[in-house]
Amino acid sequence: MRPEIDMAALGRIVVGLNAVIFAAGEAELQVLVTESLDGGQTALPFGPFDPETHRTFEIGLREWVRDQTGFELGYVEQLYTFGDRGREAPVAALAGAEDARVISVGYLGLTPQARTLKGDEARWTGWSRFFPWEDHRAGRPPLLESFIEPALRSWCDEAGAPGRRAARYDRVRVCFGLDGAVWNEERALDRYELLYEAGLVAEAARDRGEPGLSESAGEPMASDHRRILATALSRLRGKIKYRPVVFELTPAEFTLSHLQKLVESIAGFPLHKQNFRRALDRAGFVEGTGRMESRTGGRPAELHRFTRETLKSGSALGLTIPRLKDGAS
Amino acid sequence: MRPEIDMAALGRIVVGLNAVIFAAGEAELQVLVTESLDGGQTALPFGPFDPETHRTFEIGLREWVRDQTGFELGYVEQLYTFGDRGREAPVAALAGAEDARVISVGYLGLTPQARTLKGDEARWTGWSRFFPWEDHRAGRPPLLESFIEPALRSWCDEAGAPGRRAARYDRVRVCFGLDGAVWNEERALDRYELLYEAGLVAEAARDRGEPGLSESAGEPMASDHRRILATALSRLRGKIKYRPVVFELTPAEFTLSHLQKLVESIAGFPLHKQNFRRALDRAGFVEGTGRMESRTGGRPAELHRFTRETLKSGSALGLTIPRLKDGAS
DNA sequence: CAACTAATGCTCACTTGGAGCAAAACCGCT
DNA sequence: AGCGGTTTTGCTCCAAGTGAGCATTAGTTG
Repeated sequence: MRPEIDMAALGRIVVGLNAVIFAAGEAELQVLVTESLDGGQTALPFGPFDPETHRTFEIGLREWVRDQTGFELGYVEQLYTFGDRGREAPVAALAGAEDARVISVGYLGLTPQARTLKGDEARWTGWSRFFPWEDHRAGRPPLLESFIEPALRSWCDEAGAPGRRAARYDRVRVCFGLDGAVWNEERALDRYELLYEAGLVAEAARDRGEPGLSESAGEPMASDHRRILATALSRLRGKIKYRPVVFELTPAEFTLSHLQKLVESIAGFPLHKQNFRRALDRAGFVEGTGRMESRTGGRPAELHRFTRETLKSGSALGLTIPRLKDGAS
Repeated sequence: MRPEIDMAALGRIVVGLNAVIFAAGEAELQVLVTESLDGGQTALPFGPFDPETHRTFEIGLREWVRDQTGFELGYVEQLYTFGDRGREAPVAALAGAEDARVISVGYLGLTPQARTLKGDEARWTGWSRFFPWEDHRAGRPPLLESFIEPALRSWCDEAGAPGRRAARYDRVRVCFGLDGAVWNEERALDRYELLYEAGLVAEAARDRGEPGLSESAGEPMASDHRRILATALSRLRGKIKYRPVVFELTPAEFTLSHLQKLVESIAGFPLHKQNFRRALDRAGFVEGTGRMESRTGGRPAELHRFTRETLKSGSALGLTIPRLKDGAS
């Protein structure tokens, strides 16, 4: 169990930090994107991690985000570390380190408004361009029925053995809520990976060195950035259900409708207004300031603010653990 | 936004893989531990990641676990990447790379039984030795009242400004379920980090180069391994609530009581037997094989098996998102 | 001032989650 | 064979939580 480590013999490694930074936009959640290093492709902001100067990843991340964009990050959370071979080419080449393996630590960052940016390369954009099949706010996206579902079904049929075909179909079914299964918005990452595997996103052909697809789902991104973005979206969608992170995205004061629109743009489906309010009430997350906001049409809404205090206990669901109050079994 | 990257100028980085491998034991969930490289301390299994030979982290992980222990890992999930400065010393020194920064990618691995191991350095042990305050199966551990709580309260008082004191107390309160707050088993990591900050675990004094504490909570581990283990425990506790990962730990067939004991040993508190079964029923996770197991005392129990099929939708709790069935708002 | 649009308030039926009672089935003993 | 002791199973109750929809209120717009 005690490995003989000869670290000096190990290949060279470069660590980068990738940030998925979300901000609340008008009608949709915005994500900060830039151009890829070799130009041409949309990419996530990327910064090198320098072990000499950065004591922790998070410090390094906050620093270059500040440098590059001119604003301070609020909530930050580590997402995942991506280390598959093959993801490094452009970065490594540009850095004159073709032999290095580039691994990158993905981070999720949240910030209240889509602030104006210092440079001109980075810009805010809605996430749904990259995942049009994830936005069910106006009903099931037609893209699913017109392209994705039939393509996935024939991908299932392409599998050789009947066993493999059934396995593929099963994944497709639970991921995309087909044939009675329910659409689970948190499976955004699974869905992207499935589409990649089935060759329905442009990155799949690109990574295999094949010619571009005649039709593909959503706008592609550089390297595996769309996968990182999908990871962030999945994480955020899950997280809002058991941590009050939405309030990292809201301005100090907001109407309940604003809040609801924001949650809807994250979750990707419409909510029941009254019940949404009732739930907020019960959880005690918000309190009304007396002030009102007169909007376009209709009755004015009261402005609310997040109340940090009553952050109640929290438990969760799934396997459903019927907890006992006291020590007896 | 396009950083000028001079990768060649960056400091040297070494990547390691740390595994928290859990297995179902008799009465308690077991974790695989070994001796630290410099001897003397309990440590998590560690293996170097070699970019030359390993295409992905997971492949590398599975490989050295196979090599070192002689068995194949089942379920594997990436936990977190630890990169704080200061965690590297022993490993780097041993590898003749004192100048290198060691970051390590932590993984959670699950395997059905605590199998016998090839070497003799690694061994299985119950997790609660390292986190005695986390095991509430027989009621609230006395250690909390006798040592941890009073020590934490005086740590709160030590804070200078009243504001800081209140902030500390608030963290202590929600983490440890004091004064009306509820104990949330998923906060195992928060609790460990709080204890570290408050200087109540041996690692805290060690890392600061101070003399050992007269009293400390739980057995220490090498480097930041106990933090990694806490991360794994938290993750697992959360995960069993919304993914059927418990079944990665069970043998092919099991009695419902076995399953319950297992879940209890993970969650750290007793469950209500009848309701646990009802929940399993509703979820459709298990099905009875006809066979029975005649146990020590009492009526024989039917053996069950996991049914992969009816993996129902799944949603979650927390902010409570009152989802609408259809497209209308 | 009427028509329209949202924000709010409230009710209802149904599903979950926490607890406890009771019958059933097997073990060891006398 | 009969009798506690023990553990598995089956069910019932009741309080909360969740999904939906109706009705009212308070502004804006033409």
